[in-house]
Amino acid sequence: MDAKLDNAEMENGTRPYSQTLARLRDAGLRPTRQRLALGRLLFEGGDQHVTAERLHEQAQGAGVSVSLATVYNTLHQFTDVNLLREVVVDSSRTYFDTNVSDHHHFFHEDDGRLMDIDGAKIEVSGLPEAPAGTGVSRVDIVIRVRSRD
Amino acid sequence: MDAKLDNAEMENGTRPYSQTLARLRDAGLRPTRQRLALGRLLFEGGDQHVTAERLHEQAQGAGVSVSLATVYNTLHQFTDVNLLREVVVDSSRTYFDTNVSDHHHFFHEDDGRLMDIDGAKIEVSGLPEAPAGTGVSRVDIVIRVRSRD
DNA sequence: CATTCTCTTTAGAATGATTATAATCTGTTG
DNA sequence: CAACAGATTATAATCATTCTAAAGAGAATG
Repeated sequence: MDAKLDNAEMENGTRPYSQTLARLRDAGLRPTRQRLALGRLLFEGGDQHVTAERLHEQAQGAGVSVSLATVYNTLHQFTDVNLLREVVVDSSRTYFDTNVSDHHHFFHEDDGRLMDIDGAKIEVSGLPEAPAGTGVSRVDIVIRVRSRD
Repeated sequence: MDAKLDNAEMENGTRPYSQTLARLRDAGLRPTRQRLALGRLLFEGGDQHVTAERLHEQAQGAGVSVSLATVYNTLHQFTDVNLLREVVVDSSRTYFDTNVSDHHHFFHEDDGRLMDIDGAKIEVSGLPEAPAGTGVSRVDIVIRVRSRD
């Protein structure tokens, strides 16, 4: 056994729960079976953009039994503690983004797919001041594209 | 009577229907009583951001009887012919903007109000190319603000 | 490790915006 | 002014999301 192995991997034979577990702990969220399962699906699969419905399906597909209500609750709680970010691009669905760093999006209007655009590479100039008495909570740039056939 | 008066104002005693009438004609939309009334409310009151519900109320308030279904239909038809623009900032409501020129928005997260930002004054650099096979249909910038108490 | 307390989960009902349906009405054209 | 295509409307239907209140499960304690 290599000493470099994660603690989590040494404790039992399962995959690294620890990363997600630690995130939940740090965020002050009680690591329940459901939150761990959803967290693993979300955070251990690279950056992704999910809807509640899709995450629910993913969970079912992975053999995890979680109610849709819990999926909604969890997505919102994760968003509240900054583990997820809500992306508003379509008035009929809410997307949640596992990438919470500064970035923007391409939105494919034909199929609803989202792609990240690194925020560090973008520069916006000429923005007016926020209205008196208000502070900017976020600047969102959405580039809507459609396939040209 | 001044020769500079609008044709519309000379034809009868009513307010300038003509402007809205012309817009409908140009767009190829049959100028029905309902579309004229909604068009007047929308286009003759300066730039505004409305929801279907609000426009419906405005119509009632103005003594115009229009069903909510027609308000929805009309808003979408107007959007299709570029008399309106849909603004996606809130996943629970759809806003329609009477300003269809190049511009962006402040979105007040506390009360849902929108304010236009002239697009000519803004410069965005560093945007990556649109994904292969796609063309950009629009770039939307939303600055989310909240009042700081 | 049993108790207890609080936080979670959940099935199912409720909500609310939006869309579909199908009958009725109204511009427009000949 | 007849007749048809397009428009309006009341109403039902959808669909994502939220609410409810009841049952379940972590965590701290003795």
